[in-house]
Amino acid sequence: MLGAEGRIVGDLPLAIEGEGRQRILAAAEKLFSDKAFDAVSMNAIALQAGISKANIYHYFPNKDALYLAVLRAASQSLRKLLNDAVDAHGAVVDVLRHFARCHLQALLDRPELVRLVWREILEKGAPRAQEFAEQGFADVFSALVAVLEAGQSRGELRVDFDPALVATLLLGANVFFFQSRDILRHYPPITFADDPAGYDAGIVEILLRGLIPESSIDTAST
Amino acid sequence: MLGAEGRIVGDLPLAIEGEGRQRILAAAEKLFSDKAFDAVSMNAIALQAGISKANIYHYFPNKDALYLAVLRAASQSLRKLLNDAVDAHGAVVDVLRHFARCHLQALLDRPELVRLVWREILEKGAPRAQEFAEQGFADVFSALVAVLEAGQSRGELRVDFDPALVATLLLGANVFFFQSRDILRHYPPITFADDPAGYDAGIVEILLRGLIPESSIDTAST
DNA sequence: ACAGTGCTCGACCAATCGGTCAATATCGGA
DNA sequence: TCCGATATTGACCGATTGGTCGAGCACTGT
Repeated sequence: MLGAEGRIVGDLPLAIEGEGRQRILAAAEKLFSDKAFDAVSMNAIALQAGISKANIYHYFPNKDALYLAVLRAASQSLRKLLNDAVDAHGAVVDVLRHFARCHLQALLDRPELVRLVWREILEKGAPRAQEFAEQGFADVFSALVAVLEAGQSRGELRVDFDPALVATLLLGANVFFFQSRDILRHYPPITFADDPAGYDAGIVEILLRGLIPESSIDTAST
Repeated sequence: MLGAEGRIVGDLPLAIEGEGRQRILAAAEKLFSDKAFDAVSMNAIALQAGISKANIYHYFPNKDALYLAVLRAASQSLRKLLNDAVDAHGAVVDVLRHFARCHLQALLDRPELVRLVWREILEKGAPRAQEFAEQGFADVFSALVAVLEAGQSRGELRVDFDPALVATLLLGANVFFFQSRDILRHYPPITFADDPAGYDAGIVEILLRGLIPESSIDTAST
């Protein structure tokens, strides 16, 4: 069945793993993460995988199924990766610092996965599988909300804000940093484009202590 | 030349404006905002515009040029729209509140433009015209940074944070909200998915006053 | 050595792609 | 009314698309 290993297939000495199916999935993941669905041809995938186009159809019934498989795998990997960023040890403020740092690092470590999944969220024309993308979302989100609620009930955080709103703010800061990094980089007054850790440290610090000096609190008009 | 107006061209009674070129641009904008470049065929654009495919090539030399024209127009419209969100009247905190609200509303009012431009930023495979996208970025960014710096020098805001970082945080919060709205909506604990004004009000309030109660400031360990 | 089974491939298919072209329709100015 | 210029079109092009097919290849169990 699928047990054969160690054979030399293409011209690359890579050939270990699940051979065949995995090879195709890897090639497709690479290409689909750079270009959109219609911009990637089955021929290109076959070429990248070092096999024939017809061979792909032995493992996948059609292009959509292959794309779906890639998306499912990427979504699962990303989900696991991001969930590991949350661990509820120590003070809430430290947990937040740790989470922000690890979460952003996870995004930056596997940009292909993030782009792949995120494109699926943004593309309104062909909703292929938002479910995959959304489930990872809910995981991290609820974990983060739980942390914030714990902080509130323990008195470490204010109680007059919506935890879900803060979670959105924090996740958004990281995702936005990830997406806009290239633009931020060559924009002069920005110094943190290549320092994700510093970015998150600053973000969390602002979130915790606020922008207004502690002395004047009720000066704002509305 | 281009002066002819009021004629009935297709089967739709729309026919006013610059006729022809504008008609094509509008059709292309609509389609390109939903689906990616390769997913939109010239045939589909012609169909949407109610003209023949060959006619498009009378106004645009090729598909890339058409896409570029659409992108340029969308980028300029969006740029103008977003710049209007910043006006430096009144106290800094009020300016921030006003900006956040107007900025997000602008995004939500013209989602096609945002998706069009933002996709161009995200797609790493074919950098067609990041310049267009980036210039609008720089505008809003620098304006926002200026506001924050003014607030700092006037003593209305802390001086120990990076204005560019806060600007990123605020813009990121809005963009993230725009992008993830559909997901946020059907996620139970979130109540602000359909209340952008409330979302921004909450965001700004948190940014200004921080998450930590004013009583305890230096309890965090590091 | 044989048969069975999955794996792999080149050749091929209809459909669609972006793009061209020559012919026609429609116009404003003389 | 005629003319030159612009608008608009259907028919057509080669190339590429996703997908199929049948014939070989490589392997395992007997």
